[in-house]
Formats: sequence, C-alpha cells, structure tokens
Amino acid sequence: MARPYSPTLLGYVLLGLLNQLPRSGYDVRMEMETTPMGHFSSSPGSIYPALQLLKKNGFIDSEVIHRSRLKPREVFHLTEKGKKALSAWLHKRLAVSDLRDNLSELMLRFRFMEDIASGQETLRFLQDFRRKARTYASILKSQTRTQAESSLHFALSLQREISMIQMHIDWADQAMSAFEATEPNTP
Amino acid sequence: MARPYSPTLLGYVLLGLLNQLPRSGYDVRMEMETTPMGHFSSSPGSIYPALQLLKKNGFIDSEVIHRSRLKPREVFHLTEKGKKALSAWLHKRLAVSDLRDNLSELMLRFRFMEDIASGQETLRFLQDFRRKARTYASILKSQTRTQAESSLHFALSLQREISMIQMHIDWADQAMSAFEATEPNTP
DNA sequence: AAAAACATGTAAGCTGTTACATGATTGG
DNA sequence: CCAATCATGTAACAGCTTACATGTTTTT
Repeated sequence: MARPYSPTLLGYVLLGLLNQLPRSGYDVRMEMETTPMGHFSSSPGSIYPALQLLKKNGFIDSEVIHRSRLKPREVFHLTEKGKKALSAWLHKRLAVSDLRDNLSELMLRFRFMEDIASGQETLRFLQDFRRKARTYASILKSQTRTQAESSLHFALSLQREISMIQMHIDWADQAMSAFEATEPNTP
Repeated sequence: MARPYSPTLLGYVLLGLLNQLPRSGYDVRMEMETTPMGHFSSSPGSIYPALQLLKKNGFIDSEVIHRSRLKPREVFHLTEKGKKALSAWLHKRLAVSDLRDNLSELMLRFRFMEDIASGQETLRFLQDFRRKARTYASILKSQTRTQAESSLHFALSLQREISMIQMHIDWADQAMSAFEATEPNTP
C-alpha cells in the first residue's frame, strides 16, 4: 500500500543536477563536493540510496555506460515524471514563512531555475520573493516595537533578522535588474 | 556500553531555556511556540522525549510540583553537569565553516549567552564571529573571480552569499558598539 | 455541558549521516 | 607495486516529526 511518494529536498537537488546534465552517482557526489548544495552531505551513503529511491519511484532512469576499460557507470537522467516534478517544485508559490524557514531551499530553486525556466519566469519568482520578504520585514519590525524591551541580546537578534531580510530585498532588486537587462519585454 | 552522550542542538536549546528559568515541558513548548528557536518543532513528541533524554544523562533534573488543584507539573532545572555543558557550548571557538553551515546555531548561542556570560565574553564572541566572517567573505570573493563566468544564476547566488556575510559583519560591529557602551573597560 | 487550555506521553516512520565494505583502473 | 582516483553500495543509527492517545482543570 505504498503511500504516494514525493521527493525530499535532497531529491529535488538531485533532480536539479540531473536536469542540468545526466550524470552518474559519482559525478553528482563530485559536483556537490566542489559546489555545496545546501547542507547536504556528498557521501556515498547519502547520494546512492537517494538516487535509487528516485529511480524506484520513476523520477529518474539510468543506463549503464561501459567506457573503454573503465568500470561501468550508471548514468541517470530525468523521466517525464521527473521533469514535471522538478518544474512543479521550481514554480511553487512562496509563503511568507519560507523566508524564515526555507531560505536555503528558495535559493536552491533559484539556482536550478536557470536550466528550466525562462527569464520571465525567473522574474516572477524574484518579484514574489521580494513581495513576501517585504511582508515578513514588516512583521518583524512590528515585533521590535512590542517585544524588544528587556533583553539586549534578543533585540540584537531581531535586528539581525530584519537586516537579513532587507538585504534579501536589495538582492532581489539587483537580480531583477540583471534579468530585465537580458529580457527586453518589460520596460 | 552506552557511548558517551553529548546533547544535540535541540538539547542545548532546552538547556538554554531551562537555564533562563526552570520550566515544565509544557512551558518550554509554549515558549518555543511564541518565540521560535531555530527550526525546531514545539510538538509534545519532540520536547518531552528530548527532556527525558537530558534527564537520563544527568544534564537536568526535575521536581514534581503540585499546585493548588492543577494537574502536577514536572519542573526541570539544570544540574552542575548541565551548566558546564551549556557553558562549554556557548564558549566554543568558531570555525570559518560555521558561517556557512551553522549560522542559526551561532545565533542561538548568542541569545543564550545573555544568561550565562559577561558582556566581556559576549564581546569576545562577537570579535571572533566578525573575524571568521571576514575570512569567509574573502574566500567567497576569490570564488567570484574564478568561477562566476557562464552562469548568471550562480553568480547572483554567490553575490547573495557575499552580501549575507557582509551584513553579518556590519551587524557584529553594531552589536559590539552596543556592548562597549555597557562595558566601560574597553576604550 | 462543552470547549479550551493545561499537561504528558508513546509509536511509527522518514531522512539522512557516518562508518564500513568492495573492487577496478591509472599514474608515478 | 602502491597510491590515488574511479565507482557503487550496505548497515546501523541518530535525531527528529507527525499522529495518536490520555486525562485534568478552568472557562463559557
């Protein structure tokens, strides 16, 4: 009675990497060692079982490639189901709470969006991101007014959170400018 | 043959909260609901077992308090062992990689430091924090020069990471000023 | 009488990690 | 021939989380 499986965050990272380029488990590990993806380990015990699970559930498929003399490699690529799942993940609407809880996931989505979405879609993502960030910033600022008495450490922590969000708003602005420069559609 | 147990991050959060003030599991849950501690759940299934584990390992102890007519509550407080463990956690030296991987842990430490450390010690923490942040920033900037070709999304992600760290350096500056104002020892 | 708040727990399970294990090929 | 790199896996476990379960006291 296998309950419906949907990929974990690590699963989506793997889908994102395989969407860039079909790879073996080993290639994925090497990529994650040179360019860390969130906080995930690149150890074999993390990557290989996660790939097997994606394969078992039909998000990816593989061919075994025998290159001259080298040990054969199992090269994975996305199935249609995998492509759809990745696309759905990348296009998911943001929640305000994601700014607090899932920032690193949002940034992973932004990175993998390059290989699947148009500049227009990326712009929409950034607009949504900035909007939700502004909402969250105003929530935090109202907390400052009501709670920041008594504790200096707490007040400074809140201040840091606000600076953090403000920085992300500014970043989104910059990023949007960069995309508007390449997409002549929006004036 | 129980291997030596040392608290997890959630364990340290609980030690920090109980060090502020002895509380029941229920009180801890309420505190974590109003003031989220990192990304931890405040659900009973998370908190009660974690408290039992700390108690079993001698970091906290409890008394059952029967208040007038109310259901009795198990109120936890730190033992000497618990105080030492909390202090050691709070005073641990930072690694540069903590800026990338454990930022939220560092911020939790900063918050709980209020109840255990002097302003001088907090200043040392912030100095160390700023120093490591500067090192990490320069590493990231050198990556920009070597890797930022080809991918706009990747370049923007890197830029965001750098802005993040710079923001934290500025925050540490502000925070240090705030503490120097209260500690007249350092000119 | 019922709902809401007080108070504490257990059981099942998911996710991912480290540590262990194995073997082939290539370069020095 | 030895080390490094290529390549893939398994087993045990830590550390949660959600869902379930239970009962009391106060407020409406």
